[in-house]
Amino acid sequence: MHYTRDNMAGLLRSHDINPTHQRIEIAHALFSRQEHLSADQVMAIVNTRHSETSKATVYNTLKLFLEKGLVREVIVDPSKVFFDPNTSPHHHLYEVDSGKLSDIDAEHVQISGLPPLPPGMVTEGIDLIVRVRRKA
Amino acid sequence: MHYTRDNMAGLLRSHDINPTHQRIEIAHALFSRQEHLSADQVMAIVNTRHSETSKATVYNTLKLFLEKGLVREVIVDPSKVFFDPNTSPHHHLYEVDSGKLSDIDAEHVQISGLPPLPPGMVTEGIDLIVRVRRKA
DNA sequence: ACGGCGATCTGGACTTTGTCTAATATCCGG
DNA sequence: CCGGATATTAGACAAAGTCCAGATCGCCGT
Ligand SMILES: [Mn+2]
Ligand SMILES: [Mn+2]
Ligand SMILES: [Zn+2]
Ligand SMILES: [Zn+2]
Repeated sequence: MHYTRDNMAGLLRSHDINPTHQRIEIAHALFSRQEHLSADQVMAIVNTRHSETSKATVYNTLKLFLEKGLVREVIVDPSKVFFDPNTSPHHHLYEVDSGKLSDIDAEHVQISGLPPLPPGMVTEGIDLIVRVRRKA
Repeated sequence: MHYTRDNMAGLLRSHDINPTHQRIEIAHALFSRQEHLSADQVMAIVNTRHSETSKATVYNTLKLFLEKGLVREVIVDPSKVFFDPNTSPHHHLYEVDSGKLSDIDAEHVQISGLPPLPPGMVTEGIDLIVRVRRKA
């Protein structure tokens, strides 16, 4: 499957998001690359040729995508949030030195023995992050 | 075991940290409470009576504690880092609404099926965060 | 006690990430 | 084409964290 700008409108609509020029560009940045991007990186990508999209719109749009379940947030670096076009359940491998973030398929990973949740609470998600660094 | 200011000097020394007035106060804030605190919270606690410790020192000291393995960092909220006096392997439960962060003993939790690490890499840590919220 | 000196602490400027607002522009149904 | 709702924008603002040059501290030898 190939993510073109043309598919983006449909993808957005299917998530109840009104497709606009800026939203299509931002979705395209994330989905065509299938990478974890920070708001800053999205901004840079979208504005490579000539300035097209403001900072406010980049942040507004990413938050909207998040609310609508189109992307997921990955909190792994204290200095910035990553946005993840992969919303299927999966985990992350974080290379501390380089800042590289990659996916770990959840299919074969088993987590067991977690204690019961506090009453009246529901799980919103389980984040598993394997932090690695270059061997000394 | 009770953490008094008097114990702190020994604890610091045992981690190769020169105990100073400010470092003792900051360590005491964390260890006497046994809670996850942000830099801001540490600052507030240490300066309750009268201003004693500067922002720069709070940040420098927490970073020093981190390097020396006296505390651990928990990255769970995009807007601030928490410092954790509990350095034994354990996981975290994060209540998204309230921001409350609590420990999950690692003893009974089993994680299996993780893929092999990329060559030349070693695991620095595995962070498991259970994100929960109040039932609708 | 005194002077010296490395280690530590400090105020405040600065940077980065993210939020907010009020004005403008765009879109769309009638 | 009009009018209202929706979306975008510049730029001011806020919060967390970093940095630096100068002041201070605590200890040692005299
Ligand atoms: Mn364009
Ligand atoms: Mn004091
Ligand atoms: Zn991912
Ligand atoms: Zn903890």
